Amino acid sequence: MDAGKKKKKEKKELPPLEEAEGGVVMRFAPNPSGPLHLGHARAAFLNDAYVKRYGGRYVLRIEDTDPRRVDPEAYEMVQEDIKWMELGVTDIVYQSDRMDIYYDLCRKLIELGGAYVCTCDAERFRELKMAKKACPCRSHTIEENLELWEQMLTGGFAEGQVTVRVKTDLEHPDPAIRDFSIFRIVDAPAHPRIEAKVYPLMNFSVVVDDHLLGITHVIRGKDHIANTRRQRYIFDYFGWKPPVYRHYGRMSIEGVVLSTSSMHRGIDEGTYTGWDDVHLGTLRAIGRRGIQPKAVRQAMVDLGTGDTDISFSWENLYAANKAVIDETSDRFFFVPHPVRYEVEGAPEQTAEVPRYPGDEKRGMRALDFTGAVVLPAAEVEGATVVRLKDLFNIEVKGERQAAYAGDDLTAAREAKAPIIQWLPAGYGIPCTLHTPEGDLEGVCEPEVAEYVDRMVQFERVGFARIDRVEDGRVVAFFAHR
RNA sequence: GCUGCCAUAGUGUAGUGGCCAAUCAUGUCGGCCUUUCACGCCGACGACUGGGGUUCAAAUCCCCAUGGCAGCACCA
Repeated sequence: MDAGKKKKKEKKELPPLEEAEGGVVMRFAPNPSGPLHLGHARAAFLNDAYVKRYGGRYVLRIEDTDPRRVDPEAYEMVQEDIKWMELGVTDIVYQSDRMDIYYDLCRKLIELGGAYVCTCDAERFRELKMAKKACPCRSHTIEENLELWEQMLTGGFAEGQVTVRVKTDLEHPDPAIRDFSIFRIVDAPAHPRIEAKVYPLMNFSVVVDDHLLGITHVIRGKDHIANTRRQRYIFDYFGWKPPVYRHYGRMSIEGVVLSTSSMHRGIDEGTYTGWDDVHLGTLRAIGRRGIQPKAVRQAMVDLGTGDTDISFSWENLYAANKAVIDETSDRFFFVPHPVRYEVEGAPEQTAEVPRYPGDEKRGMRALDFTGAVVLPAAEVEGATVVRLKDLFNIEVKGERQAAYAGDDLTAAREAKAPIIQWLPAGYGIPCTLHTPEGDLEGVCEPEVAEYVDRMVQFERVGFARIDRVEDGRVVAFFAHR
């Protein structure tokens, strides 16, 4: 077999990770509030790339410690999306399974004098914090804190009445660091997986889990820089060694909806057809359009881990995707807005067209010409001579009439006649091509119906994923040109 | 307001004092190939935010300005 020419688009390497030579343990830690989107994919692929590079374990940690932000259906969706991305996940952990661990270690932190139970009003505390002043609760004795903590756990407080704070440095120049919260009470809604009222905040559960799971390196967005500083206090109190962190800059993504709440709302209101609506930036939405996980991975690795804020480039993603799918996508004719033309004077014949130019082994398509064809309206408008690809030249006489104008390809080229796709009249099956700009109605070759869930290239139109066949109509999603 | 981070072509990226009249990818344009406006090949276009300073030498170091971003939640 011909090995085929490997296009040597040398792939870019991520910068090396410090202290990683002996292997790493990294994690991807989504909140199960909805399906994963492009923003998640960056973190997921970046961490995955380093685990693959240095070897080690990759922990999927479901951070479901806020009942308000847990969508029961998201657990399943997240798993599906992880599978789609083909991540090398080795361990799965649900934080909601680890509540007792967090409770125990909170008690320990209190005993170490590293945390106190605060019953101040949130607003009041904020004022004190901004003024670098201690709140009254800060001077509780360890015994008093322990007792208050016990009361928290046994239902002695209602939501909003109490929180546990880490003792940091009230003089810290960054107000974001001063005595942050690590536990709170949530009375409602109920958590879908467990019964609990007292929940750790991420800065606590993350530290505990990163340590207990042996996480060595963390690649996350720069919105966590302040959290990293806060978490350092907890690591220090326990005498634990923090992982190595890297924070990448903000990534803006144009043209799609990413906010879970607006996606939810849009779906409820019928604005979007579902989580895979093409207007959304979810992985399932771009997957439905035929973007391959490998292309997303490549695009994310290309973006790197820089501190600079960047804008996500669909062009670059499409280019990466094209590189992945071009060789495996068979070519077909799709005629948008088909108009029937009678062609006078042309001999009946059969056009043999390769499914993939350059590789005859993939077979030919046979298109029988018997006198009438359908052509894309936009292409014949105003044209005088056009070349029907793989067939012959015609002269457009207007009003659905055309005349045979010879077989000579060279003549067509010299006349600068466009070479267009066509189908025998009555041969094609209906096809709807969904594009971001709207739907394109037309007809395509019947064989396309056998390509459900695969990619094809509609010649001169672009790559598309065949989504399904409904009542004899092919439904396809446009990926890119 | 306070704290911190960042600043290279349309987009992304390489570059940690001389080899940078700045890399690669993508994009756009042109050409070749081709019965696709695809793939492949060739070429062109296109950037160090501004101003000071240090130095024999700065995209690289320092300062200021400007711009962008993040955090200051009992979210993650």
